[in-house]
Amino acid sequence: MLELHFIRTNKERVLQGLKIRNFTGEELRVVDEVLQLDDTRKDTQTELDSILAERNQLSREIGGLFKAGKKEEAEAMRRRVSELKERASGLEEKLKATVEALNEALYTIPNIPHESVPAGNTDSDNEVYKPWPGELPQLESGALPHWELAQKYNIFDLELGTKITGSGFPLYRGKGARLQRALISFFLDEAVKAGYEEIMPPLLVNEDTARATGQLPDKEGQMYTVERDNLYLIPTAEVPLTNIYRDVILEEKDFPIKLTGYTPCFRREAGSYGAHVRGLNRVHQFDKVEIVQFQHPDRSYNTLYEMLAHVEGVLQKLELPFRILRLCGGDLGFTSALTFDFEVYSAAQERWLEVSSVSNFETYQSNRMKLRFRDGKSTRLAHTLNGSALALARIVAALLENNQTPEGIVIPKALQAYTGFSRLD
RNA sequence: GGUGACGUGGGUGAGUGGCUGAAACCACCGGUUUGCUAAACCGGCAUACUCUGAAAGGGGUAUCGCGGGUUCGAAUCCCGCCGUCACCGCCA
Repeated sequence: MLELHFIRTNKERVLQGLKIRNFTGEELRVVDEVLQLDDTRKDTQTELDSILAERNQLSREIGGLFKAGKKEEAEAMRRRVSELKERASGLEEKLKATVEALNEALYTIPNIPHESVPAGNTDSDNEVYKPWPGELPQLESGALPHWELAQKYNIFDLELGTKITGSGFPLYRGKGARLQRALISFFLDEAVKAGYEEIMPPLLVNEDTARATGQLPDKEGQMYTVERDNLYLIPTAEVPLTNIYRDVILEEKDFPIKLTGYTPCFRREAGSYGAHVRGLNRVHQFDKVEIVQFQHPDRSYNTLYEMLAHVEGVLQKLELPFRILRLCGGDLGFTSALTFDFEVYSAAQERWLEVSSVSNFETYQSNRMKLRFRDGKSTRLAHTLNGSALALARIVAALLENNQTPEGIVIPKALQAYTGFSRLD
C-alpha cells in the first residue's frame, strides 16, 4: 500500500497518478477519506496515550503508597485509575475501528504509476517500447497451431488433464515433458549465471504472505484456496520469494538481493473462453521461473532495466521473435508503478503472446511487508521488483509453432544440451 | 493426531506482579591506548506510533510468539491460538 506520509505530502501527485489509472472523481475521494481517517487516528492515539501515561504514573504512586502502609490514600487513587481505564477502553475501541477503516481505504488505492506510464484504458493502449526489429516469421500454408502439433507429436494432452483434474490443467508427456524440464533448467541456469540465488519455495502460502505481496485483498478471486487449512496456492513464485524478506530490516550493503525460483503457478482465471485461450494460451497451472530483486530506492529503476535486459537475453537465446510493451495506466497491475510486458510472436496463431511481465513496485509491497533498510539513524522502505524469466506454457506454444518443419520441431541450439535432442518428432 | 517441555533484543541467556524496554556476555559501531594487528579500556547499540522543537534533541505510548483476560500495576498469573523441540501414532 502507499505510505501515508507520501499521500499527505504529495497529494496532488497521488491524485494525478490515480487519474492515469482512470479513477473517476467519485473514486478520488478515497484520498481525502484516508487523510481524514489518519487525522482521527492521530488525535485518538494522542488522547489515549496521555490517559495511559496518567494511569502508569498513578499506578507507580500506588505501589509506593502500599509500601509506605498508606492504605486509604492508595484506595482513593485506585478508584481514580478505574475511571481512567474506562475512558481508555472507549478510546481503544475507537482507535481500533479507525485503523481498520483506514487500512481498508488504503487497500483500495493502487500504486502510483511512474511518470513514464502512458495514459490509456486497455491493453490496446499499451506503448510498444521495443518493437521486433526484423521480419515476423511466415509459416508455409498447412502450418499447425500448437494444440494440433501437440496431437501430432503426442507431447501434451489437454483432455487427459481434464480427465484427471479439469480444463486448463495440461498433461505433458514424452518429449513434451522433457522439453518442460529442459526449459526450467535452462531458465534457472541463466538466472543463476546472472547472479540470482536459486530458491525452491513452498507452493502454498498463508494469509499474511498473500496479503504482503498484494494478492489479498486485491486479487482474491485469482487464487486457489485450501479453505480447511486457510492456505492459498501460489499464482506466482513472486509471492513466496518476496515474502522471504517480510518484516526484515536490511543493511544498505545488502543491496541488491537477487532471488530466482522455479514453481508451478496456479491461477483460477475466471472469465473468457474461446480461441484466444485455446491450447496453452491460458491455463490454470503452468510453470514459471521468476526473478525477484530487492533494491535501494535510488537504484531500483536501473535494476528494472537490468532485469529487462536479462529477459531479453534469454529470449534471444531461444531465437524467438519478441517485443516489449510499456503498460498503460489502465492495464498496469494494482501494485506496480511501472511494468514492461514481453510478448512472443506465435506464427501459427499470428498473434503476440505475453510471456513475461517485469515490474517495479517501489515501496508498495515493502510497505505492506515492512521491508526496510537502515538509512543513517532511521529506517526506510526498500524497493521490490520482479519479473518472469520466463513463463513456460506460452513459450512452448510459440516454440512449437514457429519452429515446425516437415521433419519435426527444431529445438533452439541453446536448449539442446538440456533436451538431449535437437528435433522433436 | 496424542502427550510433555519450551517460545525474552542480531546471538547466547537472566528475569515468577511494581523502580525491567528489559541484567550479563557475544556480535556490531564510535573512541582512547598501541609502530601495525591483536588485546585492554571507555561509550553507543530495538521497532512502531505520537507530542514538542528551526534543528540537535527532549517527552509520551505500545511491543518479551500472537490474541484475549485478571489486577491500581503483567515478560512474570489465567484462557485460547500459533510455532519449536522430544516421545508416541501415521507416513513419501
